[in-house]
Amino acid sequence: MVNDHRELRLFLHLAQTLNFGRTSLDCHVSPATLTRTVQRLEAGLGHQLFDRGPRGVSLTAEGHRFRAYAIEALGLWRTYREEHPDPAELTGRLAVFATVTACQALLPDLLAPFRAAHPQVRLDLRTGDAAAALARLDEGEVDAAVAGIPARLPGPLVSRTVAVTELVFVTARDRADAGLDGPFVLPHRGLVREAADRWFRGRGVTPDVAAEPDGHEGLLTLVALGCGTGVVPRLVLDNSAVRDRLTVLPATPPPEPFPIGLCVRRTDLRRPLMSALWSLTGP
Amino acid sequence: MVNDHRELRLFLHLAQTLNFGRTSLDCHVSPATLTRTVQRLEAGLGHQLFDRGPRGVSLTAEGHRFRAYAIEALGLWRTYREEHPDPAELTGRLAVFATVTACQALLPDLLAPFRAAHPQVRLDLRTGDAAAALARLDEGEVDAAVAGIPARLPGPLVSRTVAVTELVFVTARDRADAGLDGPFVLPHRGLVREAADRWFRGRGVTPDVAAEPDGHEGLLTLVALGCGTGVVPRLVLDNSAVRDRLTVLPATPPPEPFPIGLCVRRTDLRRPLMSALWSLTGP
DNA sequence: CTGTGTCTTTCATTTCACGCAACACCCCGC
DNA sequence: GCGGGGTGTTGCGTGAAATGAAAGACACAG
Repeated sequence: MVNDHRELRLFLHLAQTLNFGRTSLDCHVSPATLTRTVQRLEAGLGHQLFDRGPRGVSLTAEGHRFRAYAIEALGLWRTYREEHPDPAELTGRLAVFATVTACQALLPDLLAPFRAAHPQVRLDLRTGDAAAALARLDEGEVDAAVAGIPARLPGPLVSRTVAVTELVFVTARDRADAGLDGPFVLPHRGLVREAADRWFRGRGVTPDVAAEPDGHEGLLTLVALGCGTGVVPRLVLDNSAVRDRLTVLPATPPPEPFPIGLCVRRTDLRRPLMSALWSLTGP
Repeated sequence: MVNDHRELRLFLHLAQTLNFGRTSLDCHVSPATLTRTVQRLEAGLGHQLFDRGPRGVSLTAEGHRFRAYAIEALGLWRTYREEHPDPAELTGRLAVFATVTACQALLPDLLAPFRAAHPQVRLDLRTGDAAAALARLDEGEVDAAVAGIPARLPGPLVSRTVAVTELVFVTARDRADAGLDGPFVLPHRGLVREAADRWFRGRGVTPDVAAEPDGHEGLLTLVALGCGTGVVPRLVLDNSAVRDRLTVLPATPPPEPFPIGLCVRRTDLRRPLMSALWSLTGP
């Protein structure tokens, strides 16, 4: 039932973009799947739908006719569904994991459209260490996570960047003259630590690490106490309760920007609720 | 694509018969599949479509509305397909196996509607021993077989009875007074032999077997030569070249009727051509 | 309480769709 | 000519989904 309409949707999107890669990205399917979906359609119909030229893709005559059919069929379906919606699609429960900072700084704006569209959905918000986000997601404890996303995700997860913040060096206001030599307070592990390590390595120095706390918030507390210079995403600094006692140290080159993403299990994108979350938090 | 329409077709058929068993038989799916297809539909829509009472099944209000949608959607699809038929569905090649007798007596009438509907399809007709029919089918040498069908088919095959003939005892006209005691000419193996054996066992006698030829036609020749009393489907007798020299001996109780079926591989029923053959040879 | 006609569930099997990765192809700039 | 980025496609292993056979639940009749 629904499956068939997914094929039609893919076809229609492709008929508009005339670009396999683009449709593949927009519709969250691998290029292979898209190719074979179209091949299945063409085989089932017994007609070529697209001309694949080296200059790109174009609709064949049959493709145009089938497009008309697909639009009509999908419209019929949409009409039916509007009049007889699935009551289950508008309710349910969604568990979202976010770091404390993401909670404060990003979630309100990020989730507002979804919240407005589906007010009956109960949102469970879990917070914790950024490093735990993906594990919680993978284990099925939560349905979505907002956190720094590593370049290589575990297989079954997909993510989309929802914000980019820079990494900044920060120290206690009364130690601002210490510069970038003094002892450092670095996260024990995680993406920020890796970025910091890369930055030091790029300058050919080995930092003097004075402390390695677990979370960004705790890190800032140590920095405010004068334990050393810290590295955090600016977003964390801006939302810190101790930001008045801290100051940013300019660094050249500046550390790499730090992307924060919304991450979900790929298979969940088929669930209507998750699909809605994904598209309503998108661009 | 096509899959979805199969679901709609099943639903519409069931909405008309209001009987799972009947629809299951007519549409060549197991009851389990039908049940779950409907369950899938209902789950996908989020609405009950049928009320299952002990007294039978009835459409719910949602069921009626969905039925209207299904009819419309299927009509849209049929219209599209009529205007843009799959050229591959009308051509191709079909290998049919049949016993000599089935060829002569049944195939013309059986295949006429199919032939009329798909004149471009090339029909390859293979003949041979009835016992070989299922083997040829299973090995993929032929696409369909017309022959006596055992009660238990090999897993991947399905059959439908297309004719029923009685088994008759037959002897040479000039030995008609020999009765049912004389020596017998029985097929060496196969369904007729099994039925004959059961008949003898039911009467508690052990037949005096004078010959065990391989095919029914050869058997009749031996009988005509006076070698003994034979057992054959009446259909074979009626189409025999030597029938003028033979006579039927009444037997009580008469041997069990002998069903002749059209048999195909189950998976082939999805191929449009085979599906057409199946439905056009049906009731 | 067995038999009969329903529809559903359990289970093992097969089939199918998917993503990943490798591939083929083309065009472009040097 | 020859890498390099950008197309779309194919080989392959895996995991989910659909299937049929058979057993099960349930109501009802004799």
